[in-house]
Amino acid sequence: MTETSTTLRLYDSAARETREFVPLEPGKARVYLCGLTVQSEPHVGHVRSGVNFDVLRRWMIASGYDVTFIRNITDIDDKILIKSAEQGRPWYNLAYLMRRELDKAYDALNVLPPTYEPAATGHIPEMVELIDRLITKGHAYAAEDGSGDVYFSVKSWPSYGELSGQNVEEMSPAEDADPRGKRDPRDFALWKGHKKETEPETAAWPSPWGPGRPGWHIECSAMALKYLGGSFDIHGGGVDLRFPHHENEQAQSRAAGYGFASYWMHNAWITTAGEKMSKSLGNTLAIPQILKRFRAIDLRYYLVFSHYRSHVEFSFEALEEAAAAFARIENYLSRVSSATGAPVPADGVLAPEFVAAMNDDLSTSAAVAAIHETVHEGNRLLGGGDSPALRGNAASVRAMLAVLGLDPLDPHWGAGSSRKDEKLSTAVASLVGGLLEQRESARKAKDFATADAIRSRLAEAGIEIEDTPQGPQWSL
RNA sequence: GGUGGAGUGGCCGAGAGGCGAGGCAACGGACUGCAAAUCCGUCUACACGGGUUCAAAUCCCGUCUCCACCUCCA
Repeated sequence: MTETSTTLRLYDSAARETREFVPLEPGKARVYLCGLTVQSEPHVGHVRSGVNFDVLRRWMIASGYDVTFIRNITDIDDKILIKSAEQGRPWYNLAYLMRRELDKAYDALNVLPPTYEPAATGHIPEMVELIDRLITKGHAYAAEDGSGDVYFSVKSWPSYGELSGQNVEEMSPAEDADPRGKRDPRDFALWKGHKKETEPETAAWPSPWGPGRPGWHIECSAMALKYLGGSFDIHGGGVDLRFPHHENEQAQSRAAGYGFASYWMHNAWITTAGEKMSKSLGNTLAIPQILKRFRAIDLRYYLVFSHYRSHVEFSFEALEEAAAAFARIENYLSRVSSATGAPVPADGVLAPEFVAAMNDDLSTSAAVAAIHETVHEGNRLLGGGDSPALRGNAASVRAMLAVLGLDPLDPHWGAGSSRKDEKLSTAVASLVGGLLEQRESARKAKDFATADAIRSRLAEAGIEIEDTPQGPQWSL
């Protein structure tokens, strides 16, 4: 950190530098995040942006901002139509099912629900209106081939390319691009005319240019403008969206006369075996699959502890390490509550290093390091038994974890357990308790062979024993 | 071809001119009946070759390797 910042500084990928965050309206932050196209099960890569921006949101809330957070759903597009046709189901059914999977994944990872989550298909009139406005202003035109398409005219907007630093003249034109009714191959679709032969009737909406469906880019513009106003603070998404998606969004929104986003933030990729984790790679890293092997809180810790702009090479080994590191923090909190005989309070003070790290473009690695150092200090205090310093330290740890959405005592993480699970844990606790009593008697009688036999039997069942000054503790 | 990013110890992962981030693993010690957990300590790294500087992982030049985007991938 070059300076101890007391205000939030963020890397603005449009300006290509870290800038102090100055909201348009003091005390308020308006954020738009590009959500997903709901066409398949979400994988780790997809939820990374959800988690990264959830951390931004939580930090803004912790810093006193009133945050309006909009994250959209793209529920109509080429791939949804293709996949649903392959599966022999209506496109809206596939989109709905995958949307539910996505909701589950976000919820499992403790991603706060956005202020609102608009879906593209619910905002067709707004998109039509925006396109109409662009045509009136001379920045868009209906295709001349009668296809019913409407295109944005890139040449009509001189600053096209400024967001991504692209020079329009030097861009390589798409080789397989179908120029159809385009005046310039670089023009992009705002409205796609209905293709009667290949697309279902249900995937077409009426418009002044004939039935059709919206282009991808116009969706986000229309929804951002509707819920956040003509000018808002931050627009986020994955790096891949920088061009063309965000470039196009900005061009069409500004061409229509709006200020649009003041800051652009882009999270980096998660790759696996050097390959981009795209939707075409299959679903081995789909969230439901990973959650069969790892706890959601461990996965979230793994996602949070590297910086949002750093490329992450996903591996289960690294995830295991992350889980081990997080266990250290969790163990500390549970040891404190047995030492103090009370739950650790949630209202602790954030360490200054933590605050400085978060303000420095959400340096979560440094923030996590600050938590570990606080835990380390706490473990030392724990040697002296209960004390106000210990309680304060543990409360700090909890408060910092909460900012990252990683407070293990947050009831959210236990919300998935059913009544049956609860009965099961009560039964297990009772059985283990009985065995531990037997083992304690054996230990008192110096019959260590019996004591160790009980311990190894429990270990075989996946239960670990720790002998502490307060008596034996067990965990799964 | 254009644009942007990366290469850090056994591993993960920060930092961005001068005090060894942090974690995981390993090893030694303390504690423990033995463990576990915890504490104390050890392991002094920045792709390569030059250069600037009192001082370079950090700045400059060159080289190598890898990655992303360039019209509908988070």
